[in-house]
Amino acid sequence: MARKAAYHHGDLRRALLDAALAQVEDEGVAALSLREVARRAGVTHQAPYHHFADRAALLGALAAEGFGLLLRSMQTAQAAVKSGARARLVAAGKGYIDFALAHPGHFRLMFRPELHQGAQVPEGGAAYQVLVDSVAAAQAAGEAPGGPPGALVTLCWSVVHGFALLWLDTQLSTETTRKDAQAGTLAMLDALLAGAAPGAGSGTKRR
Amino acid sequence: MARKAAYHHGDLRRALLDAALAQVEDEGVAALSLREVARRAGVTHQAPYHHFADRAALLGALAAEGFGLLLRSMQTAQAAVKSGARARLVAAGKGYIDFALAHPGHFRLMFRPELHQGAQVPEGGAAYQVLVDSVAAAQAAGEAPGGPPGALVTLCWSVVHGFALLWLDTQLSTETTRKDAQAGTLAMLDALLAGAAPGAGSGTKRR
DNA sequence: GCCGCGATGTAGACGCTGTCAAGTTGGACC
DNA sequence: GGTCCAACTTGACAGCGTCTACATCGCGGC
Repeated sequence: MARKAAYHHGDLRRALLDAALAQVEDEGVAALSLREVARRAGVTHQAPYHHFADRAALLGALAAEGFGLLLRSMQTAQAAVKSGARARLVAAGKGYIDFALAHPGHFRLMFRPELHQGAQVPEGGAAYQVLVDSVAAAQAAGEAPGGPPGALVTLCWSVVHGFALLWLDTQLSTETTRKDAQAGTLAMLDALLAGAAPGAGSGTKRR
Repeated sequence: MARKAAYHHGDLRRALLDAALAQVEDEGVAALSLREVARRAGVTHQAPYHHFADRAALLGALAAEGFGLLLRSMQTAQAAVKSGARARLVAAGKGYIDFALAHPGHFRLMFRPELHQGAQVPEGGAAYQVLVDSVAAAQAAGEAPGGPPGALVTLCWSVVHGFALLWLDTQLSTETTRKDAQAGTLAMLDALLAGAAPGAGSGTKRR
């Protein structure tokens, strides 16, 4: 509920977050300064300190919102899939990568804990839980290999997280288009999970 | 060749790189300032500018050295394995993760291109080539699944890159020890590659 | 042998940053 | 209508990267 603000400015906290996010997305988090954010919001350089303890607190709030968006992106991608348990797992990964590539600055910020000293984010846990549940469901359905679920969760997370950052931070880009690379990687992951699954299970897509 | 320096200071360029690396490792790259580096090296705040055009150039040189170390770590890990082609591929991944977890600040810096504007690094290409060759060898030996080699390369790279960064940047750490998590993830990767391989191939380790 | 000159390092300044301290404004409530 | 406190402003400080100008060291040509 909150119902704060609407004093002088209207909702400065929101305006600051929006301005900061815009700056993070087009200049990168390293180039973000509180004074520039304040300037964009049309207030003095000290006004932000009435809403955020310091720079890290603002970035922490931004990161928290990011995890909410990440969770929704994963859920949206999963909702588009009805078929199998493994397909839903792969779809969650697609949602993860979609978000990361659509909001590079935001995504990178979220995984830079030194910038927002340990801002705890429940949505982060929720997004992780989506992954854990999807892996468990795929294993239960015999559509993914057995073995320790934790290791499989970590591997799937590593694949999508690593792919997103490699695409954003390296010259990987030169090879193909983004959509092709993403689809190719996810199809390979699907095939590996299918191939090593206890049940037979044909790969969902094979060309 | 080279044989520069040894004028006033001895080898200030080397000293600056060492000081910067030390600071990156214990404070993080965000906390690195040229002035502090100069202070550690015992020179004035302007001296570094005779060896590096600006902050980005120093970080670029540091990143370049990092890729050399990464390459060596991968080669060392591979050299310890004689057996199969897939085992050598997994070993390269182990070397990758080993380096990342042993030198977190250095590793993160290497994959933050906005900090060292496009400093081109041949060692980076060489490390990538090790991966490409290992994947090709494993496929040729029938110890890894077929399909487009590019997709498999990207997936393997994503796994180790993603794992390293997740381990460093999230609270993943709470679950198990580093060695266990790393070994578990690599074993799972090995099993997936084995399970989906055209040839039979039993997983190297299964418990 | 010495001398000039470029490579190396110093000194000071500028505008930028994050943050601390103190003053001002204006809506909400009694 | 008066009071209070959150929201915001103003001003200051140290530290940062980088620019310009100056000092010093030692090698190569005469």
